[in-house]
Amino acid sequence: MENIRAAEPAFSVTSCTARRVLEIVSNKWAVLIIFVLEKGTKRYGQLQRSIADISQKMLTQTLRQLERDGLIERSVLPEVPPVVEYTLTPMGESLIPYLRQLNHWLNEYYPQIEQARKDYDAREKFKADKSTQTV
Amino acid sequence: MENIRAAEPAFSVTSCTARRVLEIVSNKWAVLIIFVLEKGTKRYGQLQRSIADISQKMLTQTLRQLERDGLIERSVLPEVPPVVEYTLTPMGESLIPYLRQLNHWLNEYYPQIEQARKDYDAREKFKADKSTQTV
DNA sequence: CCGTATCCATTAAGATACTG
DNA sequence: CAGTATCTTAATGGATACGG
Repeated sequence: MENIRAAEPAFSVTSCTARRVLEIVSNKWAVLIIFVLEKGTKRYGQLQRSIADISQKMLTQTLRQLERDGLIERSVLPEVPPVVEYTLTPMGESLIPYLRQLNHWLNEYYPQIEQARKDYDAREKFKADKSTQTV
Repeated sequence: MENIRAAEPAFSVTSCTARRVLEIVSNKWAVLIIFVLEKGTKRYGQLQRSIADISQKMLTQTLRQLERDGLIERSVLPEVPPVVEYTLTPMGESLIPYLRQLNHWLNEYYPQIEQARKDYDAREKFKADKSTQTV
């Protein structure tokens, strides 16, 4: 009853750690926040202005999540009005090179990807035109 | 009127290429499919079985997307019943090392992340308990 | 200043049934 | 076999109002 997962096909990636890649990285806002915090400790308001189109809700939600995962540290300074600062933990910092490298890849290949998209769309349009042509 | 984006604060990451990281990598299924195709050309059904809990809809949708981006190639063999094969393009293959490295990072730090989560939840629970305690 | 809570619109995803 | 079409449900995100 407990090891149902063992019944999966040998070829499966279900239990594979690949899935873990996504838990953190697949969050759009999380990556952006990490990139901003790379430049140093930031306050809540600074983060909000840095990531222009993030809503308060998503900012708070993502910050909590990153804090929970131990990637950032949240410190409340005993002042009035309150000052809250966010900093990357060593673990958070250690992730940055990998994100940077991914980013490099994307910058390098982005033109090629855009071209591939154009080509694909042109082919699809051509097919669509041909199929309605005979009607 | 056109360069509204120029009015953004200098610190903003809005127009930053960081955002591109996410277009491809933030797709859970896309990454899994790429990892499966790394092992070689696969047919539609093989992919479906490999990624046990993917729905037909998501599989097809993600395959189309990856094909459109030029990361995989789709070839239909002229047979009955139809045989459709998917292969990584050179561009798709070139992405793998970066995904692998991210994966290594995650495997290395996953225990630490889980511990951080436990600690965080324990702290939160403690706070919650204290706040209801006085009632 | 730094949030939380609530409501609402949009989108993503899953289940199911059917086709060339 | 390899999909498409449709329907329903779940998740995401934004706007607004209020609280410590």
